[in-house]
Amino acid sequence: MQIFNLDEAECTRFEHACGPRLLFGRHDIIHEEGKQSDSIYLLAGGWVTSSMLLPDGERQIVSIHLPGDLLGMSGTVLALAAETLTAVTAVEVFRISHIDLFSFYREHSRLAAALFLQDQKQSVALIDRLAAVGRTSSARRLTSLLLNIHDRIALTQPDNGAILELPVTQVDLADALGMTPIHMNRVIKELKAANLIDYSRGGFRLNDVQKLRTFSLLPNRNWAEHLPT
Amino acid sequence: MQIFNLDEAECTRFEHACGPRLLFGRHDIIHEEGKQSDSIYLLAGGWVTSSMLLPDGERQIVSIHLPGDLLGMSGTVLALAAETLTAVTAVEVFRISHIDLFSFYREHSRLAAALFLQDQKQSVALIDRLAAVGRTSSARRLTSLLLNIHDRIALTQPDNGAILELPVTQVDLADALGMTPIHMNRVIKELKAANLIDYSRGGFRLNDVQKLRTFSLLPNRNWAEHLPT
DNA sequence: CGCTGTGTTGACAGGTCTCAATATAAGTGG
DNA sequence: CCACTTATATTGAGACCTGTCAACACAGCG
Repeated sequence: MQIFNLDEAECTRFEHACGPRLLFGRHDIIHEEGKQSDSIYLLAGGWVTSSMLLPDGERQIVSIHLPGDLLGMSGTVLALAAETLTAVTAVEVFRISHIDLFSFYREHSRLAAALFLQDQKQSVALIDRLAAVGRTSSARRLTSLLLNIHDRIALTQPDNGAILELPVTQVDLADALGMTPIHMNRVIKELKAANLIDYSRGGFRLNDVQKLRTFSLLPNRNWAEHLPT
Repeated sequence: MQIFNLDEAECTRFEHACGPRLLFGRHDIIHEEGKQSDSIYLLAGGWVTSSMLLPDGERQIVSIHLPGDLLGMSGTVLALAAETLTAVTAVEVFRISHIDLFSFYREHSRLAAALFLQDQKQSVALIDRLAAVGRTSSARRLTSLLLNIHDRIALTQPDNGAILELPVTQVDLADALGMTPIHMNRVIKELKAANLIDYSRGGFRLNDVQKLRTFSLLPNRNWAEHLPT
């Protein structure tokens, strides 16, 4: 398995340090907020959401994770986990205990740095979504999220074009973007009417990525080269 | 200077690695989004905002930083900085180049880990604010932010009680919480009328922290012990 | 085949925004 | 120290976006 931009020997070390692969099915809870956590996860396959539940029953989806993402990083500094990790599809993860994570810091500094940088990329996505939710209309919010996921997939599957398979419900999208599922449905209809996207259960089609990106008001993020030695 | 939970020798190493202290005045821009960045900053004194500007002129304040915070971390993975760092008061920072940051990974692993954990704490605050902005009313949003800042100050000044000196404008608060300054003003008035807070230019008074916390819908975050091992 | 989750649509209510005006405080230059 | 300018705060009226409530259609699944 290729992990970030590490060389083969480092990947081997990494896999050696990880616990066995864990498998989950759709709707399985990988970890629940409010409970103690002693490990993080590297998502190897499938889709996972991380979400927060509020006392009034509202749910905020914090991130929609794809393979390569690190899960549960906030647990490294919290007594009780802040996020619930839910498998959206069949899922495969590597579990990495906090102990191992910090042993990387002592013994495999490039590995530790690679994990830090991956986590930092996820923070950028969080910043962008905060800006989208805080300062843009519902239609722009959806556009931002679709583009973000599209861009992340494109990093590993550049030929994927404008088809965007998204195994999440409209309720999930609404919970990620701070609106009601009813309004989410109307926004999809509106963007469809403007011929900017197509939608069908489980996926979108982005009809004009450039136009969508301008509309979204958020920039395309270019990652810097990694691991300045 | 005490840095995180490092011992004295580590702090000395750290200060040795840093460039000289930099000073800024109110409204000075420490770093601007869209430009290249080759360093992060440790905020040693004063208040700093990190913000994103959207093409339509809207501004999202991503974080309001207090001493001890790391600034510009997203720049470690980006070709162009995503956030503008603005001094809200007179400010003192330590500049740490990305090169030095990664040399910590190779040579001072505990230092690298400490920086990672501090950054992770700031991510938790971001997650909480996303939940607040996405899923709670404007009055609850303001309450969450005030409590977050209150709690962070209380870590170093436990005797501070309910007085909250906040050298930011209502415009800033509105930009941090995804609303208009006009509505921000109304929310303050509303919470004041409910006798939950007092307000005067430059500061709040939290009249009943417990009641405010329940009202905010967000939990109080307890940090885990650091640096396992 | 019924059940449950998901998607879709309509009418209406409500929170927040926009526009406009004024008040107050802070900053600047004489 | 005062007069002027600018930034910040405050208030009102109306519009608009999004939420709420209700009903129904459709799909997947046991």
